[in-house]
Amino acid sequence: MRKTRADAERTRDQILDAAEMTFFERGVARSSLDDIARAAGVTRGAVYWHFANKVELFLAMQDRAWLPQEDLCEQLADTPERDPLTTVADVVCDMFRRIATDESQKRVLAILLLRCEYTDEMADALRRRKDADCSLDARFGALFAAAGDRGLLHPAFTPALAQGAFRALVFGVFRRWLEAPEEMDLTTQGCAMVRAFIQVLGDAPSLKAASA
Amino acid sequence: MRKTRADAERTRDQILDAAEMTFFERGVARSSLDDIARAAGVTRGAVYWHFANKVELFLAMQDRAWLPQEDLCEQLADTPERDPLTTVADVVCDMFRRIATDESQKRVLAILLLRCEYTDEMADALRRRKDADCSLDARFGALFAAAGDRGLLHPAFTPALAQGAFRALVFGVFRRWLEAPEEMDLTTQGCAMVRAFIQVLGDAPSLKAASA
DNA sequence: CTCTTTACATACATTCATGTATGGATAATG
DNA sequence: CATTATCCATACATGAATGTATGTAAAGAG
Repeated sequence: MRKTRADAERTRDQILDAAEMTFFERGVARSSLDDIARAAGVTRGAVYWHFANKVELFLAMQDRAWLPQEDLCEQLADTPERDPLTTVADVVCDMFRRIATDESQKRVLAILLLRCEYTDEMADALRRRKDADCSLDARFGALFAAAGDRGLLHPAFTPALAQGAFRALVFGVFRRWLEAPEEMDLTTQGCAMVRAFIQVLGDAPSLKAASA
Repeated sequence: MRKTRADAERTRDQILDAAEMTFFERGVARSSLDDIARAAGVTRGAVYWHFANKVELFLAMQDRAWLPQEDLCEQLADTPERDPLTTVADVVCDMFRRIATDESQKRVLAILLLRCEYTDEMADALRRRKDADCSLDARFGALFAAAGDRGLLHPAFTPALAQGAFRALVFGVFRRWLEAPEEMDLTTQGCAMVRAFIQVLGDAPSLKAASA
């Protein structure tokens, strides 16, 4: 039983993996550190050596995964000067595809959205999500505003309304897939919904019949 | 200290009220029965008299409130033979309005969606939600299918796609409001998003330009 | 007016999870 | 090679939550 520091890093990762699985299966609150340690093949001593407590373990697990919001922000950072609406749809569908093929990220997001109660202790975890949401809203806001300026939006939608509805749609689709992956495929049906919505958003009748 | 059976019913309701508040504030998992009893002004003895354990208390709390899905189903049961899309929008917006004005129901739904981890113990609670979802899907499915048959749907959407997107949008809007009620008003902005979406859904260019 | 049942409060036993303290074996360091 | 720091297992102490058992005062039934 000799542990080089590379070994230590590996057990740390094993603990994080075990936390992912255990949180996903039993929920965060009902997962004891002993459950996680056992799943990782170690004892609570190892867990307490690497992490101060369950909350810090949870945060480390969250930090190891990419939040989709951060992912989207990065994608939107270097986007060419194309049609803003198509850009938005492409980026979201691309993210859907990446998440659907990454089991680990899927588990983490399922934990964050379905297996975890956000109380005062979890304030840090929640704040990170909110921050990511906020900066994402800024990027999306700019794109929808650009679409509005160029007259690309259906008159039923102001830019703000379109952004809010789009955000709700994307979240709803994603959450539904997390809840029942067997009933809905994210990359086909999910992307189809997103693209169809973007299409009708840009299908501005005002361009054809100006003031009927 | 004399308790008539009407008094007993009242303390039972007080316990349920206290459970609502406590679950909402601290989350279900972190709420002990002693917390709830204290909040209700009784002891754990009273709680254990009326409810077998925390899960049963939770289920009783859930049963006392109307799930929005059941609410919607009831509304859709006796709807006239109008435009199906407008009917759908009206019913959803009406539900939004009712929930926004009912603090208790808002709390319960926030618990169900944000403050509760669905593990194996909570299978009953989850099943009830799923059942309600299912029968709601059937009703919505019929309406969207009718809209499709009458050529009222934008060609970008099949009936099934429209239904899925609409469901995701409504859920996303609702969830966003629950998470940040101060950033978004359900009855104004939420209804606006729903109505705008329904409007562009029905804005079928195929009727004007048949085969351009 | 008895007697039983209701509707709790109180007290107790037990389990479970946590946090910490300690020990030990090896790796890293000089 | 001696020393120290790392990495983890084991053991212990504590508190919190649960479930149950018991006590009890009043209500309801006859």
